[in-house]
This record gives sequence, C-alpha cells and structure tokens, in this order.
Amino acid sequence: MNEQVAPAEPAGSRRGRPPSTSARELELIGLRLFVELGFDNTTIDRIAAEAGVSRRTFFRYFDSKAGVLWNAFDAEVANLHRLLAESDERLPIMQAVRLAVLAANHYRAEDVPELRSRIELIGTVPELAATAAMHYDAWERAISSFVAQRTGKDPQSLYAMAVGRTTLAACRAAFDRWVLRADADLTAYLNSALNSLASGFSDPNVDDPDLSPATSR
Amino acid sequence: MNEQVAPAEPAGSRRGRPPSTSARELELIGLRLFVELGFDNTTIDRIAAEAGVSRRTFFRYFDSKAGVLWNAFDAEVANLHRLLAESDERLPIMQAVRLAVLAANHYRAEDVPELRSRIELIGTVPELAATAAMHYDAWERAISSFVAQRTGKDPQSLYAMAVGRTTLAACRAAFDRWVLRADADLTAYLNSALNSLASGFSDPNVDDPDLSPATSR
DNA sequence: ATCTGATTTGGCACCAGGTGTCAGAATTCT
DNA sequence: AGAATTCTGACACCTGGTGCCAAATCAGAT
Repeated sequence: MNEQVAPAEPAGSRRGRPPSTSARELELIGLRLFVELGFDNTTIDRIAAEAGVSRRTFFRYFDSKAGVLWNAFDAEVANLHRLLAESDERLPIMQAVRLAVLAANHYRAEDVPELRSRIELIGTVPELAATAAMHYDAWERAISSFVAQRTGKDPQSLYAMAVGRTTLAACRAAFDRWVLRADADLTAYLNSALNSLASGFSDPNVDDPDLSPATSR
Repeated sequence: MNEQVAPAEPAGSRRGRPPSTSARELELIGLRLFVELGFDNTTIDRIAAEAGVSRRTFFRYFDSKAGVLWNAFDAEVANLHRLLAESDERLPIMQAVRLAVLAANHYRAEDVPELRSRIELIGTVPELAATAAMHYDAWERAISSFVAQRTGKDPQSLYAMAVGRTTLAACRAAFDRWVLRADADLTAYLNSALNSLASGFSDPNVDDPDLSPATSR
C-alpha cells in the first residue's frame, strides 16, 4: 500500500537510466537513523543525503517518512492471505486462523533484531503508531475475508469484521509483550493470546509464557 | 490527551482577557467543514477564520487538525473508567466489561448525528483513522487496568493487554457496522460483538442484529 | 557515431501543518 | 490610574509532501 514501485524485472537489462538507490537501501538507512536519532529528529533530507539521492527521489520510493517502517510488514500480508487459503477446511475457524498466523510469523533468527526494532519504534513513537492503522487494515481484511468465506457471511458482516479486528488486536498485544521481554519466543506469545481469544478469555491463566515454563497453575 | 486547556472555572469571573472562542465552537465548525468540504480540503485557516480567530489561536485549543474530532471521545474514557470501577465484583470479567461498555455508549438521541458523522469521518478519511490509535490507547488502558485489578495480574501482562485490545477491536467493528446501517441500534451491535468475543467466536450466528429480529437460526 | 525512446533523477516552487517568540489587547484587582 | 493576569495576533521558521519540467543515463535502432 505504500510503495508505488514494483519492478520485479527478471534480470534482463532495462531500458532507461538505472536507479541510483533502492527501497531496501532507504529502508535500512531510515531504520538505523530512527533508532539512533529518534523518528522526529530524523529528517527526510538526512535519509536521502546518506543514500546519496535527493529528497525528491526519496518520495519516489516511499510516499511518507513512516513508509520505510512498513515496507516489510506490507509484504507479509500476502503471505498470511496465502496460508489462510491453504488451511485445512476441517479445522474450526479460530483454530485455522491461529495456525495460519503462527506460520506467518516464523521469522529467521537473522531477521529478528530488525523486526524487534520496528515493533519497538511503532510502540514508542506516537506518530508511527498512528500510521499503523492503514497498514493493519489489509491484515484485518485477510482474516475477515477468510472468515466470510468459511461461514458464508459477508466480509462486511459484524461477525467477520469482529474476528478480523480482534485477531489483530490479540496479535498486537503479543507483539508488544514480546518486545518487552527480550528472551522469550514470539510464537509462544502469539499462541497464548490467540488461545485466550478462542476461549473467550474465560481462563486468565491459560498457558501464559510469562508464568514459568509450566502451563496453568 | 489532545487539549491543553482545562479551565473548569466555577463561574466566577476570571482575571485576564476573556477567550474569544472555545474548544466546543471550533469543534462544531471543524466538524461541519469536514463533512461539507472533506477533511483534506479544510484548512486550519478556514476553521479559524469562521471562528473569527487567527490560525495561531486554533493551535492553542487543539494541538492538531484532527484533534477537533476526538474532543468528545477523549472525555468519555473517564466515564468508562468510572463505570468499570463501580461494576459488580460477582460478575465474570468479560460480562462486567460488556455491561460497562454498553452503559458508556448510551447516547442521547440529539447527540447521535454528531457521533455518526464522527465515526464515518474516522472510517472514511485515512489520515483520521491514523490518529485514532493514540486516542484508543487510553480506552484500552481503562479496560486492561480493570482486568489487571480483577485478576491480580500486571496491567502490562499479556492477558490484560489482550483483553483491552480485543474489546476495543470488537467495539470498533460494531461502531463501523452501525454506521453502515442507518436504522439500527448501536447498543445491539455492541452487545452482539462483545458476546461473540466472550464466547470465543464459537458460534457465528449469536444474536446478529442484521439477521431479522430473531436470534440464531 | 548518432538519433530515439524509455526511465530515473534533481531542482525548484509551492502549499499546509505545526511551533517558538514576543508584543499588544482586554480584563480584574488594588 | 496602575499592576497583574490571561488571551490573542502577527511573524518567522521548520518539516512533510506534491507538481512540474529539464537534465542525466541507459538500450536499441538507424
């Protein structure tokens, strides 16, 4: 939803002037500066300067300063969508959702630090938290359209929308909790939050990852 | 979280120069212009001009253009907080939450149109949806701190955060659904969404307000 | 070697949102 | 009348973001 460029040229040499940077390069520079200087203290001129391009060029790769943070996130929505489409139809809906979300959030160890700083920035900087809604929207729709298809309801129905939104909300709680605890496993938090959701939050102590290695007490 | 002014003077004549406008006046003018012209096409200069004040003065009442939309919402978080504190301790947690939310959202008929246009603007204009996160935060904390107090857990615990966020998510789904259907009752949607949440979304057809007057089919 | 078309870049002007600063206006109290 | 208080208006300034157009850099055809 954020970048307007999508070359995906196989490798064959294209025609015009070659790009002097890339979305990925700007993303890495931006992320680093956000962590070092803070989001507000990082001007777009600075990011562009460190990439060796002009300010105007930055806006040809991202349509906003916050966009660099969501580059990766947006890409993974498609992944979630695919996992849901391939899920076992015999599973209860909420279990299918839980498994798909867990599968979509299996990150390689080398990608974890970057993910962590992204989530921390989103949770820390108010302006970044603000931009989140637009990107979460596609995530929610991936869930609610799956729910609609499984139940035969309209994607705009209250039930489908509620499942989509509450699922995202539970995952966000898990993400934020994970960032606070540097040692724990992300999927454990996601699993716990989604199990609580699927059981209507009836038992406050279902398999809380923060409560020793044991399960309920 | 938005306004920095909070006079609340009893009525006794204060000391200096009297204000030439009020937050409420700017709110009404802004809301009207947002509906008439659209959010992006409404400049702050225009709002200030119609209120007969300068642009600089507008920013003494609200710290952003979007702030005028959240004036009322922010005030109601305190109300929700109070209702939760007064709730019956014998009720299951999720039922107490549901009843408090329903009570907090009982609007007078005369206030409904304004509420409706606010929600519609939030759902329509991307930039407004973005600002929502900051204001929803206090709402979520009202829920999660109540849950923490009832369960003896930390307000930052995964369970408390997950309940707060998912409750808000369910209510937002109900709000948005309500805006699409001009005739229905808001509390009916809220009740249905929160019941679904408390039952872990196990039954897709629990008392859906959109499914005739009957309950399940 | 040169021309042509395609693609990206850089610079410029411009608008709107938002902030810091300070002088001045309008009120009440003494 | 004068002092203290509170709000306002004007100005300068920064940053994010957009429209526009000329220039740069490539591949391929002439």
